[in-house]
Amino acid sequence: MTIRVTDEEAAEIRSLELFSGLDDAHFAALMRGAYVQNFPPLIELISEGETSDFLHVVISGSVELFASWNGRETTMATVEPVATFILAATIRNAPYLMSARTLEKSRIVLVPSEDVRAIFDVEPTFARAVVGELANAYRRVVKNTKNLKLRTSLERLANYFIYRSEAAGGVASFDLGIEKRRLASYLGMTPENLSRALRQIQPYGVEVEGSHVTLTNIDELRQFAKPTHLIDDPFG
Amino acid sequence: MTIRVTDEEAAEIRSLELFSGLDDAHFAALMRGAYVQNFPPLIELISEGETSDFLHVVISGSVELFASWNGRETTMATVEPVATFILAATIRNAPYLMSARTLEKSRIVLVPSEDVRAIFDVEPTFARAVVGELANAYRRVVKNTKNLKLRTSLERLANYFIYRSEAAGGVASFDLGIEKRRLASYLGMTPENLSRALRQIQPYGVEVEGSHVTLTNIDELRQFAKPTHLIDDPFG
DNA sequence: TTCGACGCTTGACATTTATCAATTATAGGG
DNA sequence: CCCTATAATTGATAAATGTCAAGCGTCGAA
Repeated sequence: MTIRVTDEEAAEIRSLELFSGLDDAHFAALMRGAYVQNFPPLIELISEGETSDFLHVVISGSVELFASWNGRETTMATVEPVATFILAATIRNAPYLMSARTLEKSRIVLVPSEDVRAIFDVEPTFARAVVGELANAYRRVVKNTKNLKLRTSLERLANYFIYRSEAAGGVASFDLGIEKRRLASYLGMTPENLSRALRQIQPYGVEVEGSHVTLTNIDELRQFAKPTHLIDDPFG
Repeated sequence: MTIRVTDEEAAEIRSLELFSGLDDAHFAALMRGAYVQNFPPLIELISEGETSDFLHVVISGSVELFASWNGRETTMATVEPVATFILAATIRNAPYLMSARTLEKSRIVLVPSEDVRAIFDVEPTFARAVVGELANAYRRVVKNTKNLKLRTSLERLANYFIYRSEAAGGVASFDLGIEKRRLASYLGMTPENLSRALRQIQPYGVEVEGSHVTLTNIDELRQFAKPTHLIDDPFG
């Protein structure tokens, strides 16, 4: 069941930095070939190793990027609206390095990779926007690597909580918004160890009740976590 | 002691995919502002957190990219001639996420970041080349993350040896060409553990004598390492 | 040639992390 | 509202990895 992109959705997509500089004609051309699809939860949208047919844009819901090897699996990232994923594979016309599945009921726009590459070739503004997007994506992964190699799992967890608190506007209390087993995988640990880490971190003023987190002593937590924008700022 | 870029060096730089599509005038403009410098071993060229003043091109020697946090340090990559590094920071005009130091006597070309950004803004061909380069860099880091999260240190070592063997043309014998402690750090382990891993891996037909490696049973090693181009191919 | 610095290796031990098994909580479908 | 599937937790144990200390080897400078 595939349908066309509505004007409202097109406007949302257009608001992305990636597309905002594109002139009307080219943007319309992109949207003409694109279509929207609603997916139920836990549908695998793409599988690593496949070649890139579509650039994906998450309009609502959320999508998990994950990777597998030798029977093991790990969460690489979660994509929230409104954002694109697998841009690099689309541009390079290379096989996906990650798989993607919906986490909840999600609305996804599929833009044919060919169209993206075609406009990329003739429209310098778009090419520059793609550079910005890729440079950001690259820097985010580098930070992730530093996080994994330089910190213990407890330190990663502490910094994750600080990040979440700041991302929500500096609040002391927030909902996880992600299953703990997926958070564990994202942070590079097992669910069992996340459970134990949640207790180990209590002395630093972290209270977890179900999926709700309250930071009662952010100063102490920061002192332990030692966050730095060279690792923990997803932009910058 | 800084000097201008020789014609020969300019030709080498030009042969990089990143610059090959650039027209003569713009390339000449880039080289006019650039200069070459010879560095002794173990000189820190850039430090993470600094803002990006130059795009660096390694002409000879080799450069280690590394990152630090809280007194710990890890090797992120080594750059061999002829290649650029810190392109993403240059383009984004953002602080370096990694530090860089020469590993041996090295010849480095420094291209002012401003010049790179200026040409990037007016020259679509160059913008597209930058996209290709960044997409590659991004995919390489994603593979590295998969390597770290999905494999044990012994598996990473095994795959590293297979990669090195293939990169040298499918040979069974090669020199490490990197200090073991740096290899250990790159692979995400301590030097002590690398020493032990080198013995653990012997049953799979790996003989290490000093810095020389001989693979006597590549089939068996591959069976253990389970390499895949979705992790181990630095391109593709 | 000798000396000293430093990288590498080894052993003993500590810590971190994973695995396995069992139990408890939780959320969605009938 | 209950039932059931599945997530989360907990304890016991194992495996992987790191730390510390000592000794060995190698290479370059005096």
